[in-house]
Formats: sequence, structure tokens, C-alpha cells
Amino acid sequence: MLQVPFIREHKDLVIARLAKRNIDASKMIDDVIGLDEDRRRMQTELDNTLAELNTLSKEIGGLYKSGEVEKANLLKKKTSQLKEQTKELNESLNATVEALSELLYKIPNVPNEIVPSGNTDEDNEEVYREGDIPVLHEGALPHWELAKKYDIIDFELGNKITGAGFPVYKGKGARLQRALIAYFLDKNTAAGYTEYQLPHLVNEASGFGTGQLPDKEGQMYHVTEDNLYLIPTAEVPGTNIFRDTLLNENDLPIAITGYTPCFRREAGSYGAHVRGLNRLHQFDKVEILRVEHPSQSYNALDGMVNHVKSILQDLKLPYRILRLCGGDLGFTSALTYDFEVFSTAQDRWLEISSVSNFETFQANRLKLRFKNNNGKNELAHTLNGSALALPRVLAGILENYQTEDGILIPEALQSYTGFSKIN
RNA sequence: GGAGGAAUGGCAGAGUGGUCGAAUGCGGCAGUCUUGAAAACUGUUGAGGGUCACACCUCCGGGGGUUCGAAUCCCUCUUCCUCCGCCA
Repeated sequence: MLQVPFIREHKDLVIARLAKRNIDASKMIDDVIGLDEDRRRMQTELDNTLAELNTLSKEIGGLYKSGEVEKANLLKKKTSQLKEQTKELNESLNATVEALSELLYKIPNVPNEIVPSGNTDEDNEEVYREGDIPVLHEGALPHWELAKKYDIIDFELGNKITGAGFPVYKGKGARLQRALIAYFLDKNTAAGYTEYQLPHLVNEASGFGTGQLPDKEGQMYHVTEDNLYLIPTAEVPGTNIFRDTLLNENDLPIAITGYTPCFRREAGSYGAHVRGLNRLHQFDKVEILRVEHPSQSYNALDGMVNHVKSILQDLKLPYRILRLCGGDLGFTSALTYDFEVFSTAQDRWLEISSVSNFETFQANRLKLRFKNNNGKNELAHTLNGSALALPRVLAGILENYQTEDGILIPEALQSYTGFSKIN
């Protein structure tokens, strides 16, 4: 959620930057400013009425004490009028506040200056590429075929137990998953991230805090009996650690990492691009998350990008980094870098990490602030990224490391898997 | 799941209808003293809205109600504690 004072003071900039997302926000911005003016006017009016009421109440108290009951009763009549007024004012104030909030929830974050304009993923800007794309042997297979051939992932079994998009990992496949999780967590903690184990279900307030609710409600599994939601990413419980929090400036930066399964309904997805591990309803992910001083958040973003790079270098997977264009940028993000691994057998790039700076957009909704060294409360910046999302990394490993007599395990993982080949 | 108790400022803890935004202690900050520190003493110390700054308004777990007036009374929800039951 954008900050109203910021909108008021940088109206033109906000509109110009939002245009990168191909939205004309001028009307919404004018409405925000107008509603905010209304809000403040009503608030002042209400405050004055309440002040009058408070004074009268004190007077009445005094009159009762000195036994002047008649005078007191006279004043009481006056208060009932004022009370009626406050009731009305309160109602219109609430209506205005609600209208303002609803509008604010609809406005996405202001893209950073360097975000390219554009509509779709075709307009994303490739900023880096590394790693050789292997030349595969004759008869190389896509990962879902490999999974079957070596009996390490059973998609049909998942269909039976739950439904499409809930694969069962078996034997070395399961062990490789566990190895990846352990390796990612070790790598992240070595880089200064504190490991957390977080709840996999969250309440309404948390879903709201990170912006999944009310808009993307249909993307989460909802446990109606208890009104809880299965997390679509560790970002939700992870970021909500800091909901309604006032930190000290020297608490910053905060860096945490956590492994969680992620559950996504993915309503509306279909076709070849959802085959195999490409798109699942349940998958595993290790997330990194930072709370930063506003002056440091872009350095931190670069740091996160470098960290994810080093993981992919360790795994020796061919990858590229994209700077997302305005049209592809997530609602809450100001700047996002996507990492994609090349899936050789499918001949396409698969997104395996998304690293974003949300600036104050999440913090504002969460009320995540810190007391700066001047004693003023300031919104912190939040950032997060995947390090990494498992299924597509697994797909990348299976496909890129396949040989005629088995799938090799990247060296960096061998101490975690306990084997060096799947065959 | 059943029975009972509780929720107040960073923490502890008073406060059961009116000068209570809230005593007191601890902690934090500033000062005096000291070469420096500790101790002692003095002062200061919640958040949000609003204002150039004041004024002013709101907030004593959340929501609603009674009253001229609520931290204090009523309803409701949530959380925590104790006991019983169940249980990885």
C-alpha cells in the first residue's frame, strides 16, 4: 500500500512511474488526494465536536459535585445533540476512510526508475547470463520422462492420493529433494540469514498483511472450518513476523531464511507448460527475506541477487537474470529480478527465483516501522527472494545432468545426497 | 472438548464510574558528580491522527453496548494461564 503523503507530494512521479505498468493512474491518484482531504476535514470536525463534548462532560461532573443538578440536566440536553452529531460525523468519516483504503489497495507499487516499460514477459530485460548449456546425447528426455525412467517421481500416484499437481517423490528423488533443501538452508545461513521454521497455515490478518487478501483470495487454499489459509509462499508467514512491529534502527538489517512447502491453487493454468514439475499445486521452496533501512535496501537487493547467483554457480546450472518490466512486475514490488534456469530437454527457460524489493509497500500495510536515530518512526523496507524454489531446479538438474547411463548429481550436492548418480 | 482465572505503557505492577494517558518500581535517554565507569541524585521517557508549530482528538487485547462521562459496568470475539479429558 502506498503512503498517502508520498502520493500527495509526488503526484506526477507516481503517475509517470505507474505508467510503466501500463496503467493510467491519474484518476485514482486524484481520487486518493480528494478522499484524503475529505478525511482530514471530517476528522478535524469530529475532533472539535468531541472536544466540546469532553468539556461539557467535565462541567457536568463538576455541577453534580456541587449539587447543581438542574444545571447539569440542562447541559445534558446539549450533549445529546452533540452526540448525534458525532455519530453522523463518525459514520461519514468511516465511509471515507474505507473508500480511501479500498482505493489504495487497488494501486500497485511504484516501479523503480530502472524498471523497463512493457506489457509482457517478452519485454523483460535480460541483464545477465552464465553457464554453458550442455549438449545432450541422442535421445535425451524431458524431466517427467526421466522421473519415470528412474522411478524417482510418481505423478500418477499423486493424482490418486490427492489430484493433479501433487507429485510423490520416491527413493533417490525424495533424497535429492531433502538434499536440496538442506543445501539451500546451509548456504543461506552461511550468508547471514537466520533459519526459521514457520507455520504452513496463516490467518486472515496475515494473508491481508502481505497482500494475498483480499485480491488473490482464489489463489490460496482456504480451510473454511478454521478460517485459515495454506501458505502460497514462506513470504506470507515470514513477513508477518513483523506485522505491527516497531524496531530500533540498530536492529536492522534483519535477514531470515526458511523452508516451507507452498500451496497454490493455480486456477486457470493448463497446457504443456504445466507438465511435470513445471507448475504444481504443492511444491517446496526455501525463501530468504530481509528487513532493511530504506537507505540500504537496494544494496541489499544486489546482495540477494549475488547470493542466488552463487547458488546457481555451485550447482553449475545455466541461468539468466531478468529485470522484470512494468507489466510483469508483481503488484507489491518496486523492482524484481527473476532467475531462470535453462531446461535443455524442453528447450525453454524456467523461473526458479524471484528477488524483489518492496520498499515500504508491504511495510505500510504491515505497520512495520523502526525508530530512527532522530527518534522518529519510519517505515522499513522489505525484500524477499527464493533461494531457491525446488521443482524447477530439480527439473533443471535432471535434464541438464542426464547422461546415457544415468543422471549425475552436482558435486555441491553429493555430500547431502550420499550418492553421485541416479541410475 | 469440559471447568475456572487473566489480558493495563519496553518489562513488572497499581488503578472497579469523573482532573487517569494512567501511581510506583525496573529498564532506556539526558544531566550533575567522576580521569573514565559504577553508585547516588535530578530531569526525561508509549503510539496514531492533526498542525508551520501549538491546540485538539483517539488508543488500557479486538469489536459492540450502557452512561452527560468507561481502563473501571454489560455483551461478544481472540489470546494466555491452571485443572480435567484426549493425543504426535
